Amino acid sequence: MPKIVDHDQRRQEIVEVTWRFIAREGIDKLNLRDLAAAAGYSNGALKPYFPTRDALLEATFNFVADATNKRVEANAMRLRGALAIEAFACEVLPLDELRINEARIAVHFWNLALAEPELAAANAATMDQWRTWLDRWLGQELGERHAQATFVRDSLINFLMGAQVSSVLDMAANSGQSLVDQLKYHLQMLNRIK
Amino acid sequence: MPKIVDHDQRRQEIVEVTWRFIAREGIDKLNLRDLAAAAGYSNGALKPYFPTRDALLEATFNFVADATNKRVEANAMRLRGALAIEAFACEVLPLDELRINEARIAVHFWNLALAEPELAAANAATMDQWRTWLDRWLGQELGERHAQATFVRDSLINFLMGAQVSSVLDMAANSGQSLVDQLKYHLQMLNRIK
DNA sequence: CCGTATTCTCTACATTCATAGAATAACAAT
DNA sequence: ATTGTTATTCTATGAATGTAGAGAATACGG
Repeated sequence: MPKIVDHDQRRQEIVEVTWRFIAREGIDKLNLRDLAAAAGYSNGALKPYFPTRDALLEATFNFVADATNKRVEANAMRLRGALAIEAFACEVLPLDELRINEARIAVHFWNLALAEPELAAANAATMDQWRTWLDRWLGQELGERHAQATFVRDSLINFLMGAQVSSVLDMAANSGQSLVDQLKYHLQMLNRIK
Repeated sequence: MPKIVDHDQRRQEIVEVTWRFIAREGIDKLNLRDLAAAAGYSNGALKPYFPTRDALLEATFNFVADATNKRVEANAMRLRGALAIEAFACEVLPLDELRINEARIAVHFWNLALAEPELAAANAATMDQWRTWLDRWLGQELGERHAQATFVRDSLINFLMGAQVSSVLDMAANSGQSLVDQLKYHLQMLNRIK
């Protein structure tokens, strides 16, 4: 009997190599030959695991989104109110090398999503998730049905998305410390509208 | 003597066709043949005006940035304080078809800038401009050297950038009205920290 | 040590596309 | 009209790259 490979695990490995590659080089530089080489294989070896380039990209984006979500679930779900919001935002904000790379991938992803409705839908689903979480935590903090809860929620999300972009494009002007300060300002404003 | 073409004007025309093309189809779909056709020319005709595809893209991005800047200068520069900030933000926020298209281009641009330091530098220069403007207006509104002016400024910029992304990727959840409400919330917070 | 199922390598093919450059057309001045 | 210069078209070339698939390599049960 032949060499046996755990296909799911192999797929996982490939996806991890892919996301690192994209974070480092960008999607435009990603071709299947170089990627296979980076994963330690040769030209056609990835095809059995991902039939097309697009399938691989989609899996990679899902992987990154999942990683963020899992961190949120691990660190924010057990908290309430403003503390939960802070923990959530800290998992999303690009404060360390890992999350900066995730932000880079996110920007690439948004660009692709402009042309592919399926990717845009995947993104919209994540945003829905975020809104649901924030609604709960803002409800705990401000009381249910606070008049401004919706604006606060959406502007916080927009702030987080903008931070992903600016931290990656204009790193000098957007240190982690600066982002944390901005987040604190947002949270402080929460107290003022209570 | 031969047919005379105003090269600058021709370049301008080409850039305008290009930005409309990108807004409609996305950068990935943009190839020089189709673009030339859209501009009413045939295959190689654009080369004398823009030697390479990249040169054309760069000119197009500069054109869009200039357009926004000019609107800001026309509408916000004669105002002061919070009113100026509001006018500025309204020129940047994707509130109508034109600005939604500009947001689309911005997302494409950010994606490219991840791989090309020159484009990132161009973006950083615009962000510097924005910061300078906001510093002035925030100074007028909050008084010079207000302790939180920096956070407010940067978080406002991040909000504006995030709004560009979310309005284009998740249009259903980010109507113009919603964005205006979020902006008003930001401005209202300005009053509270005075 | 052999046979077989699976994995992987490697070459090849098809397509897309930017770019070059020769050929042609358009035009103004003489 | 003729001519010379510029503008534009059109075909060709070469590079990059996704994808396919034959065959080699591999690992494992007998």
